[in-house]
Amino acid sequence: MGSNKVTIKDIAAEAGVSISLVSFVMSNQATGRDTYRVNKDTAKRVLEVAKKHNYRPNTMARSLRSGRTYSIGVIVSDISNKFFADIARCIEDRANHYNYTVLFGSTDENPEKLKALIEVFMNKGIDGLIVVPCAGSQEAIRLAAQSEIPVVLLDRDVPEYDLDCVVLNNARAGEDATQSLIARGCSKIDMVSHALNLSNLAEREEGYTKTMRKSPHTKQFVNIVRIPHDDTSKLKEYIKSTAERGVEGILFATNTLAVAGIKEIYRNGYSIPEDFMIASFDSNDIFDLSLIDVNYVSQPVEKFGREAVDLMMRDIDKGKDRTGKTKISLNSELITTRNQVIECLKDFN
Amino acid sequence: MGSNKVTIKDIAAEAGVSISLVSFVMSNQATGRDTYRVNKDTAKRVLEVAKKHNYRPNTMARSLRSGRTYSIGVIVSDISNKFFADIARCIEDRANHYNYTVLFGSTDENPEKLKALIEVFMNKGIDGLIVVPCAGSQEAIRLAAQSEIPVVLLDRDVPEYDLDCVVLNNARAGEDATQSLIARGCSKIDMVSHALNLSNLAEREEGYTKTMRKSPHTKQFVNIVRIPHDDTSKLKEYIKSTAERGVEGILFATNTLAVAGIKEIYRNGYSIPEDFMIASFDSNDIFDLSLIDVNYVSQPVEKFGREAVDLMMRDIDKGKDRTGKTKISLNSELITTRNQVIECLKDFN
DNA sequence: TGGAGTTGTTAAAACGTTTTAGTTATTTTG
DNA sequence: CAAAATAACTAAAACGTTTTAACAACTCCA
Repeated sequence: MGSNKVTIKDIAAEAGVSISLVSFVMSNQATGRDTYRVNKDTAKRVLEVAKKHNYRPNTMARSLRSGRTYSIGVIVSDISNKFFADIARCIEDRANHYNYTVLFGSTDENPEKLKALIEVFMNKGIDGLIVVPCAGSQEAIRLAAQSEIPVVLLDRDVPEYDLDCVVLNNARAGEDATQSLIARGCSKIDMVSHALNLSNLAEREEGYTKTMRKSPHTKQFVNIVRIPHDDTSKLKEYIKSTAERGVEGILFATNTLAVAGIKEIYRNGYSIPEDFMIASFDSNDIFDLSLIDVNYVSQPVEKFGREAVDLMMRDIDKGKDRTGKTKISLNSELITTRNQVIECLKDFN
Repeated sequence: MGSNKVTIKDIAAEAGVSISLVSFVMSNQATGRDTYRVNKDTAKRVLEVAKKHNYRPNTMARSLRSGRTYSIGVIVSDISNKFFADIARCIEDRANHYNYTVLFGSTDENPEKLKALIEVFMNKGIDGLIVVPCAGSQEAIRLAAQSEIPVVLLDRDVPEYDLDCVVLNNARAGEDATQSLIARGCSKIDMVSHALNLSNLAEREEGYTKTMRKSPHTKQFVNIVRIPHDDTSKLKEYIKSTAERGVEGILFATNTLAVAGIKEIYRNGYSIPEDFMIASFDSNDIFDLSLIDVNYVSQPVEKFGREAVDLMMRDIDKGKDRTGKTKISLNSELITTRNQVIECLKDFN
C-alpha cells in the first residue's frame, strides 16, 4: 500500500531491464545531461514504470555508494535569532531549488559546540558546509576545510585562512550608521559592541571610529563599550551611566544589543529620540515600528542566503580542483524609522 | 591525515577482532545497554582503538542496513517566524540531547509544499516527523502517519485523525486574553484572526466568543475579522475602519497579525492604549518593550519543543506496537507589558 | 561422562544504490 | 568484407554498516 518499499530492483523487473540501466536512466533524468547512452524508447519505458510506482531512489544507499548526500550543513550562532532565522529560511529555499536539503545547527558562540556540530554533520554526510564562525573556532573550521567538502563562511570572515565567504561590507555599514547619527546632530556618540573577537564587529567598530575621527566635533568622543554576549548586566550598568556622561547617540553593533539596549533605556525612564538618538545593524520589528526613532543598517538577508548557497553549489560542482577562493562583500541599506531612506546604495537589490 | 576514512574494518584489524565484534561493542556503548555479550577486556581494547582513531560509524551505511536514521523531520509554517524559530531551537537542542539531528522545512501554509517536504524527508530517511499542519494538509499527513514512522502534530491538531499532538490550551488562552481586555475596561472588543481553517485559531476564537458572551456589557459586540494570511491589505482597511466604529480593544490571534496591526495603528496616527487596548498571542520583542501596552498570552515555547521531541522518542522506542495516541495540551501565561503578571497559571514552568 | 547451557566470537548475508568493466549486436569504415 | 567503432545493455563489485546464524570452547549438572 503506502509502503515505501519500491526499489530499483522492482522497477528493473517490471521494465524488463537490469538495475544498472534503471540507474542510468534515473541519473540522466536527474542531471538533465545525457551522461549514459541508453535507447530513447527503453528510457521512456523505464521512466513510465518509475513514475507509475512513484519510485524515488533510496538516498542512503545512493549516498553510501556515491559519496554525495545532496544535503548541506548550515551552522549559525542561534537559529532563534531573527537575523539568522531569516537567513536560514533563505538558505532553505535556495537549497531546495537545487534539490538539496539542509541540516541546521546553533553554536551559541561556543567553539566546542561548533566543533561537535561539524563532527556530527560530517559524519552524517554533507556535501558542503555553510558556517558562521565564532571566536575560537578557527581550528575546527580549518579541519573541516581541509577535508573533502567545500566550506563557505557566512556573516563573518576568518582572514587567517583563505576560504570562500559572504559577508556584509561592515566597515562601510559602520560608517553609514555613524554618519546618520552625526547628520542628526549628535556629537557624543558611543558605540556598544560585544566583547567578541569577530571580524564583522571589528569592522563595524572600525567604521565607527574612522567616521568619528573625521570631524573635529566628534573626534574626541570615540568610545566603544563592549558587553559580554552572555551577560547583559553590563549593558544595564552602561545605560544607567550614560546620562550623566551626556551621551547623545548610541550605535549598537547588533540588533540583539539594540533591542536589549532600547528596553533598558525605557526601563530607566529615558526616551528616544528625546534623550538619545539610536542607530543599529540588522533589522528588527521594533525598529520598524515608527514609534522608536532608530536608524539602522539593513542587511540584505535574502542575498546572504542566496549567494552562500550559490557559492557552495559552484564549489561542489567544481569538485576537488577548485582553485581560488571567492570573497563576496554585500552592501547594506541605511534606513530610518521615519520611513525616509536617507541613503540607498544603488547596487542593493 | 584529517581524512575521515577510518572504518569499522580498520578498527577490527587493529584490535585483532572481527568487524561484527566491533559493531557489537559500539552498539552496546551507544545504547548503554548490554545487548550483546562481549568480553569486558575485549570491549575495552576495541573502545580504546576506536577512540584513538576517533572512529565514528558511517551514518549512511548504518541507516541503510538498520533502517534507523537518527534524524527527525520538523515541518513548520515558516522557520523565520519568531515563534517557530524559537520552537525550532528548542527542538534542535532536545533532539541533540537524544543524539538525533533535525531536518527543517517551511510550508508557508501551502499544503503542496508540505506534501513535497514530507516526500523529501521520508525519502531522505527520518525516524519520525514533527509537523505543524496547515489547512488542506490532512491527506498528506494521513499518508505519512500510516507509513512506518511516528508523526507528532505541533501547535495545531487535526481532530479527524487520532495522532499524537502537543498544542496550547487555546480555548483557555483565548478566554484569558479576552478577559484581560475586559478587565481593562473595554467592551467593544474585536478579534482579528486569519481566514485559515486551523484548530488553534478556531479554539482561540471560541474562547473569545465565549468570554464576550458571558457579560451583558460585551455580549453584543462579538466581532471576528478574518485576514487572508498572504494579503495584509485587508488589515489596513480594517484598522482604518476601526475608529468610526468605536472599537475599544483588539485581540490579535497571532503575533504576526499583532505586529502588522500595531504598525498599522501607529501609521494611522492612533496610539496604544489611548485609542485601543491590545491583546495578542505568542510573545514578541515589541510586546516586551513596555512602550506599547499589550497584554499577551505567552506560549511555553521550550515546553512545546521538549514535549514534542519526548513524545516522538517514546513512539520511536515503542516501535510499531504503540497503541493509543497522546494529546498534550499546554497552559499559557498571561502577561502585560507593564510587567505585572495579572494571572500566572501555576503549572506553567 | 556426556548432553545442555553459556560465553565469546565470527562468517556471511543483507541494505539499495552507483559505477567499472565487460559483452553482445549493430553500424561504420578503408 | 573484415576490422574497427559504436550503441545498448548487463554482471558484479563496491560502499560501511547491522544482524542472523552458527561455531567453538567452557561450565554445569546428574
